[in-house]
Amino acid sequence: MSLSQIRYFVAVAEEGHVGRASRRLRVAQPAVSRQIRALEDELGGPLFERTPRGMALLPSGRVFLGHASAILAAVDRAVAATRAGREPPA
Amino acid sequence: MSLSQIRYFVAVAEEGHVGRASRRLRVAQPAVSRQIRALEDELGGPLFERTPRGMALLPSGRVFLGHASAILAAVDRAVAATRAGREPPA
DNA sequence: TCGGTCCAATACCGATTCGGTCTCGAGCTC
DNA sequence: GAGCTCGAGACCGAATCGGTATTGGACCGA
Repeated sequence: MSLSQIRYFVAVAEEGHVGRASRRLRVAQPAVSRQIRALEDELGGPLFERTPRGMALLPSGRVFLGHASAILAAVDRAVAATRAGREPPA
Repeated sequence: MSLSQIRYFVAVAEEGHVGRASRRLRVAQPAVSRQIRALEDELGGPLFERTPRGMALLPSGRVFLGHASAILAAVDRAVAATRAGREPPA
């Protein structure tokens, strides 16, 4: 599992489409598709239901989404706090 | 920044030595050294003081360590919670 | 029912990243 | 000064990642 995979997952969950998420992320669609699949493999099962209209979150996907957002927020805080200790905010 | 870098950082911080951490992580010493350096570059400055005896945490390193541990714990919780929704614990 | 349209998934390939081995340079100890 | 310990750099092969091109399935309108 990587932070990129988590970011991709959150984008897909929010957009509801791999293609739309890939545009937001400025990455090609197959790259996002692959990482989502790898994430699902690592977690032992699907997080989305594939529909002709896009990707719908499954219950396990909803569970993971909450944690994923928390992780990304924690990373942002970690960077900001560490940098702040070195470069006092103005 | 990657989760591996965060794991490497925590190991080095706990062990106080790149070499010791690399043995615990089962990877070669230069690999850990490189990732720590890349992490420091990304965060805009050093996290450790290099001493002849090993690596000593700088103040910014101490700040980051707290966040890093929290991130890794959050990842573990995310995996456990997502898996738990699929395979009820016995 | 047949084209057109979306959608994600796959095949294939080149580029980037990552880790391993070997080696060096600095600093301490006796 | 010899030997030891430590992290860092050079170099190389392996694995990962992303991009392009393409496929296959499902829906829609004519």
